[in-house]
Amino acid sequence: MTDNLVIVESPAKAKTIEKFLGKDFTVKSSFGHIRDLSKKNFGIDIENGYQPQYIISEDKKKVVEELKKAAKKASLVWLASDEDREGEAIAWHLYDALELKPEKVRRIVFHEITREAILHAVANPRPINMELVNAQQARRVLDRLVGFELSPVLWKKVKPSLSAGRVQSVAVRLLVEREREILAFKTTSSFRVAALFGITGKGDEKNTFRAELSERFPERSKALNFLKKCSGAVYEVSDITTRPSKKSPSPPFTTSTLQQDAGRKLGFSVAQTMAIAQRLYESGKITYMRTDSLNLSASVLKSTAGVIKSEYGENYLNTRKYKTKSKGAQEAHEAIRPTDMESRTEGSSANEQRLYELIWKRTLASQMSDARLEKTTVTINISGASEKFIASGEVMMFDGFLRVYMESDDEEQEEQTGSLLPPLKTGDRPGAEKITATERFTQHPPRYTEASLVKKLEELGIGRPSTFAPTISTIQNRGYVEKEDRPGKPREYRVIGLDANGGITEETLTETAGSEKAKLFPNDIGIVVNDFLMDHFNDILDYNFTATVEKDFDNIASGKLSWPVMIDRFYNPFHKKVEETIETSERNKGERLLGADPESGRNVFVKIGRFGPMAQIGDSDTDEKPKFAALRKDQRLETITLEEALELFRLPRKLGEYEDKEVAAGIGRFGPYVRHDNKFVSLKKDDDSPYTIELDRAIELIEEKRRAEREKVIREFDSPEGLALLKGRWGPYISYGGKNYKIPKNVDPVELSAEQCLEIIRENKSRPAKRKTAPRKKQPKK
DNA sequence: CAGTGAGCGAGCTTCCGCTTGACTT
Repeated sequence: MTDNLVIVESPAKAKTIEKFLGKDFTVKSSFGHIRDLSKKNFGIDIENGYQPQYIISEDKKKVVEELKKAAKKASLVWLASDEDREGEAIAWHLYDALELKPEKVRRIVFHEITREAILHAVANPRPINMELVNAQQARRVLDRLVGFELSPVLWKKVKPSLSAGRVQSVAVRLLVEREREILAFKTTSSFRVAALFGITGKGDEKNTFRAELSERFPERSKALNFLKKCSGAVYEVSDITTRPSKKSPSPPFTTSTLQQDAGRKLGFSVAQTMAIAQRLYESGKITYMRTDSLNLSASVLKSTAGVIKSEYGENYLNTRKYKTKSKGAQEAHEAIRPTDMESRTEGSSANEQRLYELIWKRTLASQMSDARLEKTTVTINISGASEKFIASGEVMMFDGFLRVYMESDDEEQEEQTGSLLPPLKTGDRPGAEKITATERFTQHPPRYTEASLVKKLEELGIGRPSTFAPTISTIQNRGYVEKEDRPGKPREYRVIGLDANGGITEETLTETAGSEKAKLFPNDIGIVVNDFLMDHFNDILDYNFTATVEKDFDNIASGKLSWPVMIDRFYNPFHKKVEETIETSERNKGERLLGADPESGRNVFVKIGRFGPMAQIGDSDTDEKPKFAALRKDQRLETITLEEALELFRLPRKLGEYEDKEVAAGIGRFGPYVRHDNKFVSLKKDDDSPYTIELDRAIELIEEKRRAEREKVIREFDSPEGLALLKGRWGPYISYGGKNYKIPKNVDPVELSAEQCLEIIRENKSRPAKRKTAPRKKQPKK
């Protein structure tokens, strides 16, 4: 009898595979990597050929112990981690850390979780590929060296606790450069002319259609001139062309395209998409969600074809194989697809169901026929003018995959394409019922969304499916960038109209322009860090840096290059540059002199202070103490004006006294407030402004808050002092000694005695705080 | 939790890529 232990990376995968392999096989999971570089001394012995110092990660000790035990009992251990660089390294780390005997080990790989694939893998074991493992070690060591040498430079030269790395720093660079492009963008306007034509058909019915002028007019006067020429003109159809066109479906989902489409169609953030996909994966509804592969297994191609044939008919079927084109793809899995195409809906929550449906449709559509269209273009001449009107129509001849799925665009399109045209022939003379020239504006390049940034990174070959979402979170958590909505501003535009009787009208209308939803904006600290890194480490921030080192990793993987040699070539000049920068470069606080304060004549400037971007009046080294004020969230060091900076110093404003204590109004981290007796009351957004609020109104708000505080109290105990039952946002809780404690669900808070409260507090405290990584504090402790 | 903006400088922060977990203040 043989006891076989199979080790895969994911527990959900383990469960599925166990079913295929039968009784002789136990399948366990390593939960990803089990070892990593120690954090002490870089975890790398730089003097000794960059020898890595691996340790078993704290949260993996239990896993490794269990695997060790299981391996001892087994006669054969099958290492079945993914067949890519990281997977090969996991296999080797397992081999090493579990102290397995070579004759007891088999390395197997499969690219899809199907019975055939797994049985085939078991029949074809191979040795661990040490060259591939070495490529991973080089990748790991390089990232550690870059991250752990660069970040401390930032601590010294910009601000403590900042971070830099091969991936995150490029992500920030993309955002900073795009923001500067947008700032530098000069909007211009031009007049777009559209006409509504009418023509009488055979049966005397009146048909109308729209056409657009082939050119735009940069100035109002030219547009007006044109309309005047049109007054009383005759229009004649001079040409009609019809040509066929087709649309093809998108390939099945990878991690990045799923994040993009779920963002556009369902409004999910990339983190949300991944969390929901994870649940679908764990319940066995979809295949693995961190993948860059477009491949679909033979069995799913067959079942998909079956669904298409029975639901839509044979002519909707077009079985296709897709090839990955993204740089650095490693194809360890399939594309993201339903495990069972026969199942139309799955998921235990509304969001899971919506995401599942999206995946199902995309998978199905990828195997369907092209949509066939017929595009008609009609050219209309104008008597007395050389410009031409163009009307275009689109007729769907065969809907094909569009029956189930259409990928959305990032840019919201302004004009609706292809409508239906009435029957027309050359020589027809339609009448113009109305012609309008509308002022339109050029648009700055779009800001990135989370998903479009992921798309860009993937195009550059930077980052992996497993890190896209975490990277997006990291750059936000570090304060480099922020996801925000911006309301947009009213903008006037002009419309000139010509009616059927030749009358010309002109009006000015208002639209909202520049509104943004869930876009990524770089913050000042992100901009300053980026500028600093670009100044001193532009080679690391180069968009091709990753692609270049990936070539080296490939050469290591194919045995043409030794990994310590590669690292050495990189590290020597890099480390020199780091030391040089520490020694010679100026501190970079993004300081900018705005001008002189008209009241005192002292310098007014902005810079990044200990608590973020701020404005300052007066230099620090003069006798008179400088004055400080924090920048508002929507202000940037780069763009703030002297006037705007001076405005900041009008707060906090003293309003007067109440109960012998001062009342003042200001704007803090959480918005506008009134302060009294060291207590803060938030101002209501639309009703009050800290710049204008009066004492009477402030007292009203203070009293209102006091009333609310009183109503919060369910019961106050006399002893011990400070023990109280309070009502909060999440229901009743116990407050004691400045801390809050949760009340167990099955307890009625009104009945609690002081004794019972203290008992609950003791229980709460005895529970260990299990959080592995403390949440980052925005403010340093006082 | 919001107001600050400095030090004789303790001790800390940080990377990317695999995985899932246990919290509801």
